[in-house]
Amino acid sequence: MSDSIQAATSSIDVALPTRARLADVATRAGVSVGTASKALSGSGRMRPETRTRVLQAADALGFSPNRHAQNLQAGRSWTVGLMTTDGIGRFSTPVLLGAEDALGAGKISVLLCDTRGDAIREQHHLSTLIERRVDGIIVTGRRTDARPPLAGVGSIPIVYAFSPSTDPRDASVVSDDAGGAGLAVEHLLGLGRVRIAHVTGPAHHAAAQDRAQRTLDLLADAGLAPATGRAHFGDWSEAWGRRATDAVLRAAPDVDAFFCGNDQIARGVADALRERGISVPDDVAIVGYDNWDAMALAARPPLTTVDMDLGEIGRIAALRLLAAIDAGEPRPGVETVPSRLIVRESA
Amino acid sequence: MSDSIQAATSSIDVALPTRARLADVATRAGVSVGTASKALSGSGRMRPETRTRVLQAADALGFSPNRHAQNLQAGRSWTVGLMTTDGIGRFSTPVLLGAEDALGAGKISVLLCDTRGDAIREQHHLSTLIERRVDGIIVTGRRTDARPPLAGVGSIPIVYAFSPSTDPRDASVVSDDAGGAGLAVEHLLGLGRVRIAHVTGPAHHAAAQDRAQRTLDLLADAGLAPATGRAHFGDWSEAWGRRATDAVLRAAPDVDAFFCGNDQIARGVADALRERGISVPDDVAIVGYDNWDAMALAARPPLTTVDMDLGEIGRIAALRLLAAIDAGEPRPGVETVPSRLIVRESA
DNA sequence: CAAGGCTAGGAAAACCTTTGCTCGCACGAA
DNA sequence: TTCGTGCGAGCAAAGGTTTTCCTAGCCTTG
Repeated sequence: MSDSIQAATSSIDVALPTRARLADVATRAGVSVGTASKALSGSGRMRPETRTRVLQAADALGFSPNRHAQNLQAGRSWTVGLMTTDGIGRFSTPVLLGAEDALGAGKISVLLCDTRGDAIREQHHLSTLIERRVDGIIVTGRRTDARPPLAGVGSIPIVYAFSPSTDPRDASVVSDDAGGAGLAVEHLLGLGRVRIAHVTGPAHHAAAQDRAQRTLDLLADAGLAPATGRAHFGDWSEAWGRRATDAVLRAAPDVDAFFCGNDQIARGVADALRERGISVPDDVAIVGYDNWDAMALAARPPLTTVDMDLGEIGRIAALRLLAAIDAGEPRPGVETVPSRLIVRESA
Repeated sequence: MSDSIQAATSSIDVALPTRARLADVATRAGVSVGTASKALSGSGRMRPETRTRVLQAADALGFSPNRHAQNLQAGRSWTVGLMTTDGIGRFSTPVLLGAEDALGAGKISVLLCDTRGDAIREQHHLSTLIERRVDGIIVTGRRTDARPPLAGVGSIPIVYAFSPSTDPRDASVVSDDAGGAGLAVEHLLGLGRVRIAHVTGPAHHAAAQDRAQRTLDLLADAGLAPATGRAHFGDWSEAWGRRATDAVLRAAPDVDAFFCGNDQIARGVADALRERGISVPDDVAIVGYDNWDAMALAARPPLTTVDMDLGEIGRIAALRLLAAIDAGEPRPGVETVPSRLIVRESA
């Protein structure tokens, strides 16, 4: 019955009301369904003539295989979940993009899940991903601080990107914050700066903590102390950068460089210095962090800054996930992605 | 054979090597597969006791239905594609989020496709989405300029968000650029400003064009001309805002307000004015556009600006898509989302 | 007491593709 | 001529769920 309708519509070659199935292709090519499948997938052996006949039939019908059927039969979805815990912020976006890029190349599609930092939403998305039988999950967030691992995922491989898991047995890909700070400090030292101030974000942020620690260590290694004797913790804003500049200039009028925890702070510092008639970089050099174009390029002068290469973090996370999917289990451990120093005019 | 393994493992109640199927649940509850399905879905009629027995069995086994099987049988995927043409930019991100939010509420998952503005990549993603039998597609981009419609999607409903389709028979949801400009101009007029300058982006951007047009129209309606006699087109940068400020002050020293095409330009204007000792908003008021937090809040003073409510655009696009999916065909036409004026200190 | 209706639950088809196995045929060698 | 080999192609099962149709049993009503 449905066959006769099928035959009728295809014989008059009209836009099919229903999408062409493999069976339609097979019929048109005069072969069995199994043979058609093998012809299209390139597996199995058959006369070249048969194969081309099937290919032509598929083409003529605009056949596109039903992935649901393929997935059901294969037991996998060729899909990974991308969970972001904070909307899609300034940090997670490049990570997502890098991951999407690497995965797309591998015939894998990306299911986007935004939890908005809400545990309920996270659990909801998680069960959705499980029902959909995703091949794996990439988890990313807004902060470099470690986050509790996803619970109840069974044996689905997971890779944490940017925000590592608190469980060291999980697979995480993170930025080398200490290394990034190292690049900045070495650069300033190489420029001959010796009175270096460090102004950064909240002390309870791992990013601020890690970068400050390495900064102080490296200065100590060079036989120096920070210009004001300590690191200045505040928030990640321009306003804090401006306020901190006042404090630093008061405590250490001979300061000759600022290394800032992000580009917003750095921009605040640059503004404050300019308004006091202090020349950047002649009198005081500035290095920022994040290489956030809208900030770093618009600052006067444009900022020398540290780029965490977030896209690369996403790409590597995706590659590790792909490997884990093939292997069955993720290789545990934290992998660190080096940062790059982008030199512009401020230092 | 596999049955006996199944029975053995479940009888000793050990973590199953394979995920529980509906058949396992049915066995455990002592009912048939069909009944188990009905019990779980809430359809069909049965004794409450039977239903709870099935529910308990499902729970005990940690059963989660195989969506591939469900989708295959239902012929749909409960998935929509989100195509963005420009990475995930500052504009498309809120749109994506809004859409994801609205869709997630409706049990629909989101497949993320980033074309990076590349037609080949777009075509590739498109065929992937078709194979996966997505229920619909939302297309978004970085600019408000219309874009050519997606070709070859068959009967899959599509809604264009933020960047409308050039084909008016498609369904598009866009920001009311003219209305946004209206809010800004009315606000300035209400403040008693009469010498208003308009500084905006490239003349070949629809956003710049639309906003400038409405600005000039409204000023004319009020019996006014723009302070410099014309709109100033440039680029979307702070540097342009600073340069334009010089030009405007030269041509119209009595200017008492700037309406800027985006917050970056507005911030450039604010900086330039402050550096000349001109007080904002006492001497000159400023209104920006976009309500980009990092810019609008960091400017001195914080910017009064127009918020396009991008999340709402995404949400409405998602709702229209949902309606189109249910109805079979999208209701064609362009829908316009009103903007809001965010009043801060600059005007 | 009998007949009809209602309900709980089961059987099986359908959704579409993949893949291992089998069958048949043709050709070559003994 | 017969047997073996190999290749081309088809058959059928499997993958897991939903849904329609049916059956069997019970209750109600005449």
